[in-house]
Amino acid sequence: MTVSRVINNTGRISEATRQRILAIMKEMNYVPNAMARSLVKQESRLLSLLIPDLTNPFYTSLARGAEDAARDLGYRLLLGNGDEDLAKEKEYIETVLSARVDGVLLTPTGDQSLAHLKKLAKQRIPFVLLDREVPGMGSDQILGDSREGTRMLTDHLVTLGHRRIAFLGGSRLVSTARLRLASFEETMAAHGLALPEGYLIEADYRMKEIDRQITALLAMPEPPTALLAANNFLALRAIRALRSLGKRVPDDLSVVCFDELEAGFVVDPFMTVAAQPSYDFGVMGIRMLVDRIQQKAPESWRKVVLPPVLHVRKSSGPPASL
Amino acid sequence: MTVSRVINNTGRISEATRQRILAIMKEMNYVPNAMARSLVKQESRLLSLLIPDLTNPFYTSLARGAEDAARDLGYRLLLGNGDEDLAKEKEYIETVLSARVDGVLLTPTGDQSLAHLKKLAKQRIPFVLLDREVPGMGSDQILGDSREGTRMLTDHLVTLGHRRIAFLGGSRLVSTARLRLASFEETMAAHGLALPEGYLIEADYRMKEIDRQITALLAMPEPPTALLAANNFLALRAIRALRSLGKRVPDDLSVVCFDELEAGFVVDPFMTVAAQPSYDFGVMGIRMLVDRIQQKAPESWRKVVLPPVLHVRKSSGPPASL
DNA sequence: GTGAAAGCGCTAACAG
DNA sequence: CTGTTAGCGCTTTCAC
Repeated sequence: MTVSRVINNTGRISEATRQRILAIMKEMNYVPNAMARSLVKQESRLLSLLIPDLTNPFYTSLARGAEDAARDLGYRLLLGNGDEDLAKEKEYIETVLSARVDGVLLTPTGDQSLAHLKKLAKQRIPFVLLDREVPGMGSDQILGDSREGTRMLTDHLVTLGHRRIAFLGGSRLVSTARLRLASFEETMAAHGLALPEGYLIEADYRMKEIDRQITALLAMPEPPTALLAANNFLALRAIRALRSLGKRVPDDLSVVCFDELEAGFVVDPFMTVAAQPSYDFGVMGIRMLVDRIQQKAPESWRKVVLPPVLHVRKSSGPPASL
Repeated sequence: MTVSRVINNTGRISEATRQRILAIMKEMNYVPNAMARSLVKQESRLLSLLIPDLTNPFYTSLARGAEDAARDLGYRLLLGNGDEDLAKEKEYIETVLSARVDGVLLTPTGDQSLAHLKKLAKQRIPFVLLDREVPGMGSDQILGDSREGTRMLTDHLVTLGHRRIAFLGGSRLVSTARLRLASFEETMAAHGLALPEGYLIEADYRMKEIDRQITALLAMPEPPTALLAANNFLALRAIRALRSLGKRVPDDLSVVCFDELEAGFVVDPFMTVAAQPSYDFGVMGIRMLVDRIQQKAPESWRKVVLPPVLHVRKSSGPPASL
């Protein structure tokens, strides 16, 4: 049909027929069928963003960045929520695969996401990894600086006078959790500070054990005066546990963490954090992805590292003994 | 192809060929093309959820409910963020129209969304309205109880001893904002309490004016001792404004609001609220939508009203004069 | 400038 | 039980 030509503004059409077609389209409420078009063009102009937790402000802010960037570049964005659940992630990957999206932006659940990513790679769907790396999988990525952020937080506590600092980490199956733990150990060593047995906690998947772990920590002969949590929700759970044990933050124990918490929708932000530029994660991720799709990217994988910023707030103070 | 039959598990196939096909599929990493299938089946098994603010916990919680319900019913869910922006909403509606989703779940930006909804109706795409009504548009809907919630909050303040209560409302182009204002006026009247000129504030679209409006409120000869905000972010902005004016909450002024705030990711929830069952909004919305799609619903529109729950916390207390 | 023919990957309906 | 034909709504490609 000539109709197609007017819709796509392509080829030569006389203004007369052009107007006539436009009029008829309006009259019959014509809406082009994107699926039929994608089928023949072999491109959908559809991108997919998979985040691991829709309720975590870090990821919603990231999603807004991705959305804005996608719109700017003329792509639509499908949002998906993996829920930190490998099975849901798998399901979602299968969905986007059969939906024939042009590219995928995702924060993988963890190292075990490797299998899912391989599927994407095998179907030649371009993807960009956000925030977390997956060993064994080359790809474009946007990462935070876990080493630097952890160092900032640790230094902050040391500067306040803390010497006994414990670490509450996430699963070792997640790259950021590993890096933050390693950096914490390094930084403590650089300050000549000891890391007693029991100061290094690895939270289990659903954080079920945290209350017990915190209780054990405080029952030590030399309990810590500060706690560094590897992410925002971990810190939150820790503080709840501390409160239920009658401990006050920061009076009895300082708590600091990675990732912003509360700043957007709270009267009075409480937590001292190493904040990451979450919105930019989304924007840059989409740009990198679209570059790759449109083959404007170099052959080799690209990697961008976004630095964190320390926000000192009320959850950290000098140790009680000072 | 016989292939189609094994994929869809339909018709009679010998186990031998069945296995052979499965093997070949695996070998060549076959992934069915959902678009091609939708094209012929005239259904996509795709639902779309449009929320007005991705960063508002009310809507993210709602989205999780919708997601879970959609998965249960065998549908995929595309998330969209309208950003309280009529233009983005329009864009999104066009997108889902051309993507040929089977149904749409949405919280309209406001009364002006009517035009967008009419487009959906004209294309015979079933949709369910969440949280906000749109005058002139019949449809299935899941609503909160704005009257009851406002009454609860007002009664709470009156019981604490407040007599001078101001109201910070949202745009009158949004049904919930209108209802909450009306219910506030009614309830105050029922208590025999006066509503001086200036006690009723309508926040503008982007809340730019709030600081000035709050300043004016406090400069009145008889300033209020309590403030009822029509939603969570409005309350937040108000409290920020109050703080910058050196006022303390609840010591100098009590503040309460509609919608949950902070409870999920904060150490110590502060705000007294009339919380709505946001997750259930999503679940019930999807169920209602799927019923409609599968024509299990009655011809007439259905409407479900979900009651709010009062959570008394720290942002409200007796008036200073007591 | 405009129309006709072919085909994207799939499934419905019918043959064999 | 399995293969064939046709067509979903669109965009090529190539005639006119």
